[in-house]
Amino acid sequence: MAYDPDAKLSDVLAGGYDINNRLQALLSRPLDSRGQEAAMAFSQELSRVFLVSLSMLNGNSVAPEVRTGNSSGVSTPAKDKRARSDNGEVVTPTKKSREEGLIIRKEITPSPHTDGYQWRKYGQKKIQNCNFSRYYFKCNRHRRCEAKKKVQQQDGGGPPMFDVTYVNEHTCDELRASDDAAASRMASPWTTSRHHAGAVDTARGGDGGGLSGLLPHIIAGSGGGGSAEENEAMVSCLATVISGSVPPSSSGWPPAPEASASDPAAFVLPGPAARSASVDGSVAADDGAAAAATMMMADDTGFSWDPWWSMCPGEEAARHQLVIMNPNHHRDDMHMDDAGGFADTVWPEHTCGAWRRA
DNA sequence: GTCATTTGACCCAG
DNA sequence: CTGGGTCAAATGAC
Repeated sequence: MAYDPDAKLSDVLAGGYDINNRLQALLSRPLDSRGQEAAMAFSQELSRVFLVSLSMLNGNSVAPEVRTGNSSGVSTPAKDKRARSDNGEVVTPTKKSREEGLIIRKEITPSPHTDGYQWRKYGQKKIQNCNFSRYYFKCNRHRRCEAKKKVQQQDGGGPPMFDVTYVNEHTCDELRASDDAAASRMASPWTTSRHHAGAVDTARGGDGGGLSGLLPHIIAGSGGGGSAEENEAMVSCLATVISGSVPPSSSGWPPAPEASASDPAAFVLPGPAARSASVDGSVAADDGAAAAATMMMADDTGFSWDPWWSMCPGEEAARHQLVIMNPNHHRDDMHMDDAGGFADTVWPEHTCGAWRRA
């Protein structure tokens, strides 16, 4: 869906209203897989409408760039290697960036995790004049893939938005293809190597599977990102926002508590299991005053929940997204935000399995 | 034992 | 010298 830069805000919102109506019609009946994909496409269009509207309200005539096109989340880097600014403008790479790697693009997104790739966090640093730490990630789909991204939560009120900077192109697909070819030469076709099993497994989250091929037929310009489970969760979430009610939790997914938070580090890898902390209270119990440093919301679980995801009660209830601000953990250099705490996050399990740290 | 995350330290450009 | 980016040992979960 292309937006005319001269369009009025009312036109954009009217378009969003129309999309919402179509989505409601879609959600009024049981969804098969195609219906879910269509609903996902609608939800993404709604996200775009929101971002465009916000941009227009802020006086920008150019819509912020959001995830579009292919399901990988990276906008055809091979065709256009110029980096773009937060508003989609072309960015001239700095000398350092030219030497260290090519900035593929920058974007602003409310969901820095859903770009279709699997990322391993390798650094976190407090940035001057920013309320939030910057997070550094490397692609985890292949140990030799050089793609990286930086995630920086924007200051200011309202729903958290994240500046995401992608550096270097993904080579994981090629690397995995070549590795698979090598593996197939080594093993009989009747054996399933761990590597291959991992590749199959991650393909769901890797590029959304067949979704990328289907979506263009649903809405031109819309793309699917993330796994089918993520898509379903987003549809559920969106339905909740639209209807103002909590959808039934019997959708069958996700099956287990897992992570997320406004902390972008907690967004990276959707998966079945939590890692570093649990919802049994072990982390929260470490600091009774944990929530004091940041605006949090409490629910009947006894935990404080990030307000951004409180917009999405259905998904929140299902996924048990958790962030705990702990002001007792102090560092001089890194990992402290200005609120006086840092986020202890629950991290989901990596699903790839086949590829470990570089 | 393995592996992902955390985090103190280091490197380097400006 | 400062700040951003990265490395790698330590840590903890599984």
